[in-house]
Amino acid sequence: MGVVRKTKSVKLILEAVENSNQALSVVELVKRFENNMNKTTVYRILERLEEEKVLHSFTGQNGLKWVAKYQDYFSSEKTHIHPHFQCQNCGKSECLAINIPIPNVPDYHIDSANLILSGHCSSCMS
Amino acid sequence: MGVVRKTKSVKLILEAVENSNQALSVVELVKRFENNMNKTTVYRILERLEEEKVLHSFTGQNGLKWVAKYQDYFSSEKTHIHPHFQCQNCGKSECLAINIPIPNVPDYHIDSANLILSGHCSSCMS
DNA sequence: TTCTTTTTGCAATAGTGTTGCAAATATAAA
DNA sequence: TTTATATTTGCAACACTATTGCAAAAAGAA
Repeated sequence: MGVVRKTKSVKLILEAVENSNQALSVVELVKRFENNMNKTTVYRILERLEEEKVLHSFTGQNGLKWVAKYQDYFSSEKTHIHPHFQCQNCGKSECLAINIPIPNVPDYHIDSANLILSGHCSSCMS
Repeated sequence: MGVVRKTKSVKLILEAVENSNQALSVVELVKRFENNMNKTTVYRILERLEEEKVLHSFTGQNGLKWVAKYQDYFSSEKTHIHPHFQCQNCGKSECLAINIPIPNVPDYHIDSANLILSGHCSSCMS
């Protein structure tokens, strides 16, 4: 249960995720590997790798799915999250290495949080 | 330019938004008014009302669009945002009346932020 | 009422993501 | 190495949200 076999497709995706300091748009990954594997396969591999905590995913500003490699220090505390930044100009997205406390809300039990910051990255600032 | 005419459809949507303390799922609105207007019309009216700052919209945890009435105190400061809460059990969503500072990130210019908190509302806590 | 602009419905379309199933592949066991 | 089993893949079809173009309808100003 939960076994991830090291197929060619898995290796390709793994390589892409691990060699990137940025977050990767799933749409982008599907396009990048359209000659190597079916889009269904991309989605399914990402799903498995997320279960294995090799990567984590989040929903971007526009509602699209992004993934990024799992980094331990990001998740050390369950009371904090790291935000994701999305550049409105070049579209790049990345995990920010800062810890944001999940706000405490009376009468609510918070399980997870997703903070997306949109703006301009250093390369795209005029 | 930017005139919003008070058509029957506009009135219905306005009424729905203003009488609700919760955020409204756009999918939900399309269903609710399927006998009154076309789904295209729902999207277009919401777009206009957002431009007029009658409401604001955000992307929920699942990537779907939600709207809620615009409330002045939510946006008094440009350095802060209010989070949106989404119940994983009953699906309800609402604006939380708390102010979260938008984190300051060196080398990035942040224009907007979207914080979604997921969990269980008071009615759905066991 | 007439004229102009805005709004709407409709049908088609784009795009992301999912499902079922049979065939192919990886891995463990013999 | 071969065999057996469980996992993975491709494919095609589909579900669903959201958008577009255009002609007809409606709103509001003159």
